[in-house]
Amino acid sequence: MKYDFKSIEKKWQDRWEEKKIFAATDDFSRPKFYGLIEFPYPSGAGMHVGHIKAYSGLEVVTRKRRMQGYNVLFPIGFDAFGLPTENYAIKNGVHPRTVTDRNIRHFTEQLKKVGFGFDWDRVVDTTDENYYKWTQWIFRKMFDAGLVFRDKTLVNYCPSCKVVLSNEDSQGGKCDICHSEVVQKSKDVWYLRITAYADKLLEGLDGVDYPANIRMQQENWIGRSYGAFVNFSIKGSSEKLRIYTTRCDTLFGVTFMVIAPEHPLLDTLRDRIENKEELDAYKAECQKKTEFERTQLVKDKTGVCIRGISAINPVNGKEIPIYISDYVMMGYGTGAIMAVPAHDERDYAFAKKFGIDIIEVIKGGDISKEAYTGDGPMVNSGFLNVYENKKDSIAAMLRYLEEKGIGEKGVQYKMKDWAFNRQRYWGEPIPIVHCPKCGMVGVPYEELPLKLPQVENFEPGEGGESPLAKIGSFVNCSCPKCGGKAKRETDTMPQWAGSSWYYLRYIDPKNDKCLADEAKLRYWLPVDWYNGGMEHVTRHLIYSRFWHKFLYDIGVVPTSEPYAKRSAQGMILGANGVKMSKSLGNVVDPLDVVDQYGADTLRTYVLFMGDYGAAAPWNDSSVRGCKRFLERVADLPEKTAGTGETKGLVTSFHKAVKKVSSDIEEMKFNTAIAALMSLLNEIDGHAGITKDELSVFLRLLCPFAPHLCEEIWEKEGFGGFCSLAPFPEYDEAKTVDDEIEIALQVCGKFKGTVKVPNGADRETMLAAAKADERVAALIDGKTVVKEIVVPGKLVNIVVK
RNA sequence: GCGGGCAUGGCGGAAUUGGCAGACGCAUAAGAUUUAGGAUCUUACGCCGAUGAAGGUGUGCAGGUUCAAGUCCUGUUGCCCGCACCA
Repeated sequence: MKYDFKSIEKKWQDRWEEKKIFAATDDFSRPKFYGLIEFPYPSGAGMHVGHIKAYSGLEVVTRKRRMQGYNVLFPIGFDAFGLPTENYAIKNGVHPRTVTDRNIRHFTEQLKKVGFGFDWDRVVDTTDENYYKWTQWIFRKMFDAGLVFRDKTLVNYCPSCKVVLSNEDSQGGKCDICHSEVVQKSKDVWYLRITAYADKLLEGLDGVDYPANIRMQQENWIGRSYGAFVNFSIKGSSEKLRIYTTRCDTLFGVTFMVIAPEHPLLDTLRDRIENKEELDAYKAECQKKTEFERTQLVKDKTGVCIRGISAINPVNGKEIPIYISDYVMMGYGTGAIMAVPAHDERDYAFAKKFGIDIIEVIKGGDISKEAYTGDGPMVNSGFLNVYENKKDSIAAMLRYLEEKGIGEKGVQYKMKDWAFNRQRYWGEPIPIVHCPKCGMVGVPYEELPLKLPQVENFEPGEGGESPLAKIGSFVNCSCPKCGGKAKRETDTMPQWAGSSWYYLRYIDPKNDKCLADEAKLRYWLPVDWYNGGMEHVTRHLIYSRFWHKFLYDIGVVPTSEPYAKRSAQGMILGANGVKMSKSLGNVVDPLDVVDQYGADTLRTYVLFMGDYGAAAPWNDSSVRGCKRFLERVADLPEKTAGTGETKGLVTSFHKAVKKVSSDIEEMKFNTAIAALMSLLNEIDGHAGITKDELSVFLRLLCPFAPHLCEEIWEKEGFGGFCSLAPFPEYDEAKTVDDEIEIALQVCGKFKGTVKVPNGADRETMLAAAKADERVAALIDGKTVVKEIVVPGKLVNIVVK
């Protein structure tokens, strides 16, 4: 058959769409499978080959499930709010709505050309009013639950994008959107209290099937630590200096305290401080430093001693100096630490530099050389001296602190509350009203969606306020509570809002009564398998788990976790082995590949190129190799005759069915395709195959190259859609040959192979081995020390 | 610094979990076919063995366990990713 992929692909894409064969039904009696891929941000650049790989994995899994009779939900949508669209709109003088609609159309067209089996009736668009109505609804529920608050603190601010960023969005001190340097700025912003869910987010990981590295990254990001809070008195003052420590057992070794440059103590005790100017200068210097500079100077500690005040060690009454230094962060713990130079590397470096005493309280190291951070018996520690290890002495100290009322057990998290706002136009308006009398009041549920007003100018204000602030008709409103004059909040929600719950909307995308029908949620949840990128592990994946857990707590969703299983695809690199980028000119446009080789070749190639989870470079020649394979498949009907099984190919087929089935489940698509190639090679070595075997072959290949398989399926008159035909099953008994080849070894060295009947016993195998002339020659005249026989595998004869 | 991962031909990568290393594909070479280019087909293809065979050797490096190690253990080097002064 001539492989005219262009007309074949168009024909089947049209038929699938016409017959809606990929539409999920709400027939709750059938077993369901919900496969989810991370919906794209519809950028103007269109699809990237990375999208193809990201979707092809679950595309194959869901196609297999569909053929296995599951009611499959494999939806697609668009995460369309965000800065790139808005910036494009500003630059080109077009409304972001127009840009978004155009981009979504473009993406849709492209996705359809690849032949993905998405359910196109359930498309969601996060910028649609009927969608963001429910994003705002969830926000309102969180507001009611006390999970939304405003706080004036130091925030991550991107001067280029002119927005406040969350911690997750400024990892490594770089803006996640434009990659420029983030600065710290004091600003009054919205937060979602994600830390209230820190324990639940950690514990929920036990009940889900996530790869170990993803789990670990989330655990580290949440960063729970157990320790103690201790209150130090300030000499001659009623003020206390509260610190957090994980090593309260070393309290007797404290020789100084350090507070962050932004610590409030500097203000409250300002009158008593003798060197205000020096401290102010240091503080100003710290604020000038970028995140990058601060991390570069890890070894070289700086700081200033606060003169005029000192602290009292609550366990021994010793007077100790207080320093300010930027190695203590205001954002973690209490922004103040007790320093134990003998047993902490940072404190040690600081003490050495400033000539502070170093008192050993744990035996085991040499503190004249370096800090000892290991375990050991206590010394110089009063009542703790009787304890031999950390565990016991911490427990004893905690008891002491609580008895004396000078401290208590505590937990800390590295994760911070989610700075939830953008001072920009193209996002969900935050449904809050500021009333001079009532304070912050939520927009009533029945008034949702709170629509984005039409504006002429999307430019953010220089002072970092949202363009919405300039729209009087939007800002000025009446208070929903008292009816008096009030002003609307003008910040919008960040990029991650809409994507935090989109998988729920797919379940019931047109519902106008609630975010999704309860019975449907019960049937479809949780998502059975979610595939996406590693870059979302500490962003979207953690945010959406948080929202889901909240919705679970208020009874909206029936499961405590959204995703039962998570996997991640590896990146496709440029042909030169580095990340694809426009500036390097190594970008591959997937639609060019579709044009030149066809969608089936593209789909097969992205899965064949290597381990699905690993990065691999693009290779044009290998793409042609996949095309060649499909061309040979197209010729298969010419070699087909009769029915039943072909002698000599029976086990090959059963083995292939087994291999392809299990490989798909393990996302080992490369070896699944290799198995089909091998099978085809074997078929070509034979005179031909039967129609029954062709049917098996097509159904195995169909999830990978569905257009070609449908075409042959139809031509051969198998009836119906290949995509809906039952996935082949294998007979375990037929996956083994009657006669098997075993390895022969002498003294562990491979000498050759010999054929024995399958299931041959030890004696038969040994006899066969000894009958082999190479083996016979080598053992002749020697003493046999040992004979090892592994059934079905090998015979090893050890001689002396 | 901490945490996780990886290391196999010229290249991408396989290896039933301790049992014939290099499946499958690419590239390359020779031959066939073709007016030519391309396409296709056949054969070869880890390295050493000056050629062929016999043989030897081989999974970053050094040891070890075992009849048998890419796989397990100890040490070591290099690379990648994540977090990073987290008290």
